[in-house]
Amino acid sequence: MALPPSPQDVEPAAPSRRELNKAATRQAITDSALELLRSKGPGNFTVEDIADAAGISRRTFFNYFGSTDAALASIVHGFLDNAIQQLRLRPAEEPMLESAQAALMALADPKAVAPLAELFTLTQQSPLMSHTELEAWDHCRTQVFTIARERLAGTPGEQDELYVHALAGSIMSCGKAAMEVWFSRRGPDLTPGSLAELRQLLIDAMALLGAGFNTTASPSATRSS
Amino acid sequence: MALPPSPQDVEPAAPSRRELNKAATRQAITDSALELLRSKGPGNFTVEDIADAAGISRRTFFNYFGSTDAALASIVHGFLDNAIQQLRLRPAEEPMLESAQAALMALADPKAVAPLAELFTLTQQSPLMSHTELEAWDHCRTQVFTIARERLAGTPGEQDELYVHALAGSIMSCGKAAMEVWFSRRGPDLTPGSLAELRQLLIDAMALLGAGFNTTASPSATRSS
DNA sequence: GTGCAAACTTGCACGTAGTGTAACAGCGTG
DNA sequence: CACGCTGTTACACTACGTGCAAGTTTGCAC
Repeated sequence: MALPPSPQDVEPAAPSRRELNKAATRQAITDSALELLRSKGPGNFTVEDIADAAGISRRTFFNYFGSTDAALASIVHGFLDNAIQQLRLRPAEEPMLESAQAALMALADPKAVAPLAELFTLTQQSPLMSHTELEAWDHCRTQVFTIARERLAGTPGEQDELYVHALAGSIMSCGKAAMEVWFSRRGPDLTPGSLAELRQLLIDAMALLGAGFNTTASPSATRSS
Repeated sequence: MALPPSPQDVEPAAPSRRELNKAATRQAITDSALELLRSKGPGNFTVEDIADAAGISRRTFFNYFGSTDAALASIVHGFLDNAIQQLRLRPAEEPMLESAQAALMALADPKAVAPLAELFTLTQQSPLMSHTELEAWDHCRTQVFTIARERLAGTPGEQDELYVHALAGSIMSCGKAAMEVWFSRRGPDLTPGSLAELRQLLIDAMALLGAGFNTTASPSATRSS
């Protein structure tokens, strides 16, 4: 491997050297994969290319990821895991839609969306969204489902599975819709104005969902930058 | 191939011999794939197995499908294409949610859901939903998006992309949620009572969406079989 | 029917994906 | 330092997916 001692850290909660090495290798893989995506374009490089660029063997790559797609999708996973984390620390009494909106708002900052935005712009011309990317969103959906089920466990109405499944799926769809619209409008633009528009889109998307898509009475803000 | 003249047909709209042969081969592939899924379980058979069972060469298999997954996902594709077809022949003035509900109701009959139900029961224990299956749902989502956009093209409110994207995604999520709940409750049960429950679930799911998931005022029917 | 062109199937070869295995190197601890 | 544990590496092997150059079937005109 190409990673000597490397004395400087940020996380005070991961002391073990092994943990650090693994994290560093993981990062090196995704970095190399993203770099190759930039330089050669989607589908024009192999696992061996990534392994070479990351300074590891082909076999080791597969100890971390199951495919090139998976390595790139880890960016999406990282973003969505972050969102789940934000969602978990919302108060349980808060309505789900508001929690979701708040959690997403917290992620509308450059540091969080930058990798995602670049990945999207680099892969959007190719066959839509890659397999593994869709899987990442679906995985997040199941997590939202779990959170929603925990929250509604003891509520009066005895909410059934349908409610929770449909709610979780719709929240994901609306969040995804907001990001897609934002990407299609702004591309890789990360200026404050652009991010403000993203936040507004997220608010609007959740509002649409909460209103059952009955916009006949609310022709309000849809663009705000 | 294992398909001589084969004099009997059903479709009077596909005259060409080539078309018939291709359709028959395609069907033979999916049949063989499903049969192998039944007998050997997911992931325990190869493309060559399918090709042998279908009486074609491995190379020809790849002329029809890109992977074993894709061959099996064609079942999902078939179902969803059918749904899109139903959706398209709804009046354009009808609200989208009602159209979606009506289109889905039309598919709650044994002949349409049987293959889907079997596929679900055979693959649900393995890693959730396969890549290609998710892709099929996403492909359907883009079609719903297109239909919704066409409908709302000239409406007063000047609906923007966000509305259409979020709506299409939410409709798909709720339809999928209804089917998932149904499968988890009933498994491969295709009795009239079970199908009635599916229909009720679809109605309920669309109602939830139309009400913005505000069920505080409507503790109405969620199970009806 | 005969001949021809287009469409389809097939076998072959090749590069890549992904996995099992066993030897090897780095880390943590006594 | 030496030992056990964890992670890396090389190697071998099966299966995937595709380009290519045959061979075969179908549609069509004569």
